[in-house]
Amino acid sequence: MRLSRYYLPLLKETPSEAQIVSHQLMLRAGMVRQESAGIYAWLPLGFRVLKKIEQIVREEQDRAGAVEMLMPTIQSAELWRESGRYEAYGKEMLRIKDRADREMLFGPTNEEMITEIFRAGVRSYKDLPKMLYHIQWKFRDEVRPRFGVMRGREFLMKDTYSFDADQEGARKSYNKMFVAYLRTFARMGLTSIPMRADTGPIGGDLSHEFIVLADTGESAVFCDSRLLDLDVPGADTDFDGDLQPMIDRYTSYYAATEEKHDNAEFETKVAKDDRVAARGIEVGHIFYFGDKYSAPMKAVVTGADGKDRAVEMGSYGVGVSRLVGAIIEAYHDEAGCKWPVPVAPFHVGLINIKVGDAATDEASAKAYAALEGAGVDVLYDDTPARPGEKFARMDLIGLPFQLIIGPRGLESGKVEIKRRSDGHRDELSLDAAIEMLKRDVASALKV
RNA sequence: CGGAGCGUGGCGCAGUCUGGUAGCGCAUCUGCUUUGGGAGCAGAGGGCCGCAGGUUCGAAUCCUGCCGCUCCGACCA
Repeated sequence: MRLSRYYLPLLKETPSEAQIVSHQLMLRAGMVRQESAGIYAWLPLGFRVLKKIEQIVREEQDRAGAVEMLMPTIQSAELWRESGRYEAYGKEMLRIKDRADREMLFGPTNEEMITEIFRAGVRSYKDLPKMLYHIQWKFRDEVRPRFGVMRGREFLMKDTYSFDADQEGARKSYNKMFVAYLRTFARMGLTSIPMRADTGPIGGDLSHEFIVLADTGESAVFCDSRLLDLDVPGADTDFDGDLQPMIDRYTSYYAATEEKHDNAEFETKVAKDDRVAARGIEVGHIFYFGDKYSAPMKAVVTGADGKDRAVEMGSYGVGVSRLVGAIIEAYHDEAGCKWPVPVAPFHVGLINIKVGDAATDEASAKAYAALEGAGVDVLYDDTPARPGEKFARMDLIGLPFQLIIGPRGLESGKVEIKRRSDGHRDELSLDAAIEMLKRDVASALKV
């Protein structure tokens, strides 16, 4: 993409309403624009990050055996009366009426709808297990939206629903999502910690929140520092095999959010030097909730004994839009964002220091074509701006690699690669630079 | 939902107390000079001062109502 054609409205000054660094940087880097309290338009740069995160989430869901679909944002109140949640959900649910005065709502979650869809198509225990998911916008009329996309009212969420014939099966589904989540967040460069958690209004009795540590997180959390060093399950994980040992390894260490925290247990189980009391961002949440919805909504299957039983369900959410903010919280410095390659809006920022100079124009065009041709996403700064401004804005938007081509370097046949993560610079020939970028990007994207 | 505050060119703000022709910085446009870390000089454009009433000779400023937004707390992917 040529910057001259792109829409990238950068802000030099920090908007006063933004309190945390991720929100500030998302506004300054032209990623989002607030349209209403807790409601954001995703500008081109932010949208690219959102899409990359979404795709990683999708790939890991598919790998774990979940099947993608898409449910609507608008739902009928009828469904929610069946489960008994229409009244219970309270003012967080945005209620609307259509022209025939029918009561509708903008979905805050989809347990009811998926249960209705499931029961229409499944009759026998032989059809189980099933895991279905979608990635769709939700609306929760939060009392206090804040921190930009971290607590928006409208947000993009991946929600998966599992259906099993019995508790043992449900446990297996739960474990699959547990592992999938560890992998999902790790691929984005995040160290997530599964913590036993409150089940909240969704209900049930087995639940983990996946937390990313950050000073600006909204949850107070307590855990064993050794959790931070555990290996994440590999891409070769057999999701149909026994995942329980993997889960046990993670859950053997103390980790709890404030609501479930037991200080006596914490101090007994965790050595003093390993105790972590910190703040965290909840990026995922998994629940097993049994027949909470399937029983009232009559989602039943006929068992081997010929009797009908309500299916065992679980639901599993990832805050896709929230992750954009969470990743910035984890990867930034004074100058701006520092995107990990897998979620970066572009991999390489190509800076032509002196547009109009025949040599730099030619070298830049060559690099641009070669990298794009190799599947590397390039944002080519082909604008006539001054070098200082180009450097500053490339740092701000935080692409992992900067390829800097200027007349000074070209005199000796050299271009420069700057790595945004640590500021490391290499001077090398154009051809070598292109090869290096292709290689580095490819290796960073390897799953 | 309780408490606090803010709405003034695209962005950040001053002006409001004490009413009298709307200002600053950044950004934008033009010209010249610059050109490897957010340039300099000269000039220019751009505002129903959130909306609606009221008081007044006169309202960004005072009064009333409404709308929007932010922050702190209790709640949540």
